[in-house]
Amino acid sequence: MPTSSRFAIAVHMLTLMARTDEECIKSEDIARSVNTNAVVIRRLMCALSEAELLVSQTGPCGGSKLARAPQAITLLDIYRAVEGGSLFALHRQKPNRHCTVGRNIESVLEEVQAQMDEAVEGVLETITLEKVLQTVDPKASRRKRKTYA
Amino acid sequence: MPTSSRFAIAVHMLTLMARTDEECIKSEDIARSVNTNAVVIRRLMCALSEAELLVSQTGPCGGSKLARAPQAITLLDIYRAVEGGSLFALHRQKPNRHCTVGRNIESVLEEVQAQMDEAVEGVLETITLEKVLQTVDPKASRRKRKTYA
DNA sequence: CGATCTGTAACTATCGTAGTTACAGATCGA
DNA sequence: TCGATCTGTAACTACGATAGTTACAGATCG
Repeated sequence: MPTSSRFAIAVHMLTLMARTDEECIKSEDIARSVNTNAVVIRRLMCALSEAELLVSQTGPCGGSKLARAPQAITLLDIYRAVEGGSLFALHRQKPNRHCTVGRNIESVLEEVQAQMDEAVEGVLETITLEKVLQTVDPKASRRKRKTYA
Repeated sequence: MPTSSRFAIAVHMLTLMARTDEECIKSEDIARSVNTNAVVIRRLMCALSEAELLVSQTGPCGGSKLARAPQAITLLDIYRAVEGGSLFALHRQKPNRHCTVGRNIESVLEEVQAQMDEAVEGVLETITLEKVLQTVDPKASRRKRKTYA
């Protein structure tokens, strides 16, 4: 599993958009809240856009907004969009094929990986962006409920 | 979460020891099966020794063996011994405190981390080293059962 | 047409992993 | 007691991933 803060930043970004739906937010503004460079934000915007979690627009009054309601976006959607691989790495060099353990250990570890991934995904798919916003900014969450109702 | 193969190698190491219990295995021999340098193995041996999963001995006829039966060692024990941190990283720079989202997002993400960790640990604690050996080398597993019986 | 955005390339700094050499210290057998 | 054989560990290197930065092309709107 990579040591990246992409997932954390992506959740942060989308939470900002969930708070001010319809209205586009500029990468500069997001960068200020996240406390990083705007290009880092735009790179993640690309990934999140490809996953159809947000839509972007160039030009003046451009920026990004959610592609769908925050109730319909789970943390699993976000995780998959920005964080590729598995939770731990297998051997770098292939183990020794002349050893029984070396020959068979990798497939066992792949099975373990699969079970771990499944467990994590089970957690992430139960948490929606709406729930995150509710915890982070309850007032904005209530305001928004009218919009989508 | 760091992109390390320590967990994979540690499971490999201990599986080798589970196969030939009582008898000590040298770091050189383990390194040959894992296909890496002996020092890498010894570094992990230290961590696994501190976690009381194996015991080492210096000198001729030295090496390492399991500290207890493979039925009594779970993958969670191994994971905790060699893989420190969490499954994803939070923000590097602290988010902007002047923004409501920036101020509150981290505690939400920490809660998510905790839930993910718990889910993964739930999986790992159900898999014993004995079960791994059984899959990797069923013959040795049957042979050993006599020893511990 | 010009201002304002995104999208993206290119470069850099930093860090974690692990591969390597080298050696101190423990231990055993002759 | 000496020498061979292990572990334990320090020190250094190589490599890859992350993300911070500058720069600019291209889209879009007034």
